[in-house]
Amino acid sequence: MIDVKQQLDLILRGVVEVIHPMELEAKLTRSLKEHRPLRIKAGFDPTAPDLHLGHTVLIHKLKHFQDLGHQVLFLIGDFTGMIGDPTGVSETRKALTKEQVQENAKTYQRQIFKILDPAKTTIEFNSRWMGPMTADGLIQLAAHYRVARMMERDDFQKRYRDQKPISVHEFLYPLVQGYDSVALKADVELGGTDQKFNLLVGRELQRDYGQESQVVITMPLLEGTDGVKKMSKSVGNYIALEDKPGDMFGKVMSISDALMLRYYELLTTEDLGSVKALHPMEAKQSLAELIVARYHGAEAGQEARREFQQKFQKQEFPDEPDVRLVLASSDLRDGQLISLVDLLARTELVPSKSEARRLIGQGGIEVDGQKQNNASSVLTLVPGRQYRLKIGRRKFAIVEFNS
RNA sequence: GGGCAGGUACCCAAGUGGCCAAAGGGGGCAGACUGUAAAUCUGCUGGCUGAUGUCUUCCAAGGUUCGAAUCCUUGCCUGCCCA
Repeated sequence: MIDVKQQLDLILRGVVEVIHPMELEAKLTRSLKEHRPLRIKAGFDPTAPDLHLGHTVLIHKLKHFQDLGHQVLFLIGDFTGMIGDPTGVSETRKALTKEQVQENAKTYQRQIFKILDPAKTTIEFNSRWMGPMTADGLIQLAAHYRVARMMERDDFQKRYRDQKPISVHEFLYPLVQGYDSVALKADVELGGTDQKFNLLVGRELQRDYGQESQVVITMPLLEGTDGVKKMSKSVGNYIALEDKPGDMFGKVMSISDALMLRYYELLTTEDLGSVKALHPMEAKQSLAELIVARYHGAEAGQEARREFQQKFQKQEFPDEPDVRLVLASSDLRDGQLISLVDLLARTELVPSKSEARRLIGQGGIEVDGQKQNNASSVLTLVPGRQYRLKIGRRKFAIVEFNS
């Protein structure tokens, strides 16, 4: 293990806030002296097994701790999952079955171990201690916190002010999350800046339960592809770790330049100065390749870049379209006719035939490079020939007719 | 328990008997412009239909009416005030 100063160097990189730095230093010093790794906790939802780049900001920080020899506690909040989203306007969440949670946990493992070291990671479920807790225990836990304090939490305050519903059980979320720290004897808990309140509850509860309080470290929230809102699955502005290389690359390419710098800052170790010296598009492609390579391998990164250039810079039809459709004469009228609308519907790249008509009317459809403007046109397909459809800006299909 | 105000399309929100598939904004999609950027401008944004058209939608179920998102009844949900 390396000395405290060097450890702090890495630990503090990119963080927003440490509460409190002195305590962190003390814990590190002691851990070094006693050869006892610190217990680093971070909690994750049992639903949404799609980890995205937003999560990786946190996961990389966990990795830093791991690299310094500490123990990571990857907590899956299967119990808290029944309560609902900790932030934002929440809706009551339906409880998942044990099997579903196990399934999601497996997905997590598959995804996080692209970054974390399995040997230094413990996966925990808070149902382990919350499940057996009796009503007595829960009442005692709830007695540790006051309503006025609870209402200090940003979103509670806001929802209360806006006359939006707040269910009583939502108050349990911060309490249980805090109690998790007690159960795990966490030395440090990591979270996004929006988690600050919940993380601090952990400190107080640990103190009440006679433990040393955890150090709280908050990480910046990564904006989603829209550049405004926090990246999240529900908003749909995310880039998932398991997105296909091509999609991943494309999503990165369509972010704004300002956001690109932010991604460089939070997701890579590249020097920002030299990034800015590049042509923005060049820089963006490098970023996209870097990210694809991280989760799909170097080869996939290069391939995604090549394909992107082919599709969008050279305006060529891609080698691998999104859909390949083979029609037989039984699919066609009189064995050879099909309306353009029907053809588009068959590719399933348009949500409905109405949408297909709209797209045609708006000039969003090309067949073999020819823009189609007539929504009622009927094509005569020649056997054995391939037809190349471009649907909107980024969807491609090849249709073949075998008589 | 009592009183009041609400529940409208992906989200916010107008509409209070026919002109409503439902204003406006956001989001999304497409076109132009580009670096598949961003910003901007334009168009589109329930399904089916070649099309006149037609079917399903305004919390839910009933009812009134030639006709209901709009009126009535009951139920469910949310917020506020009083107890």
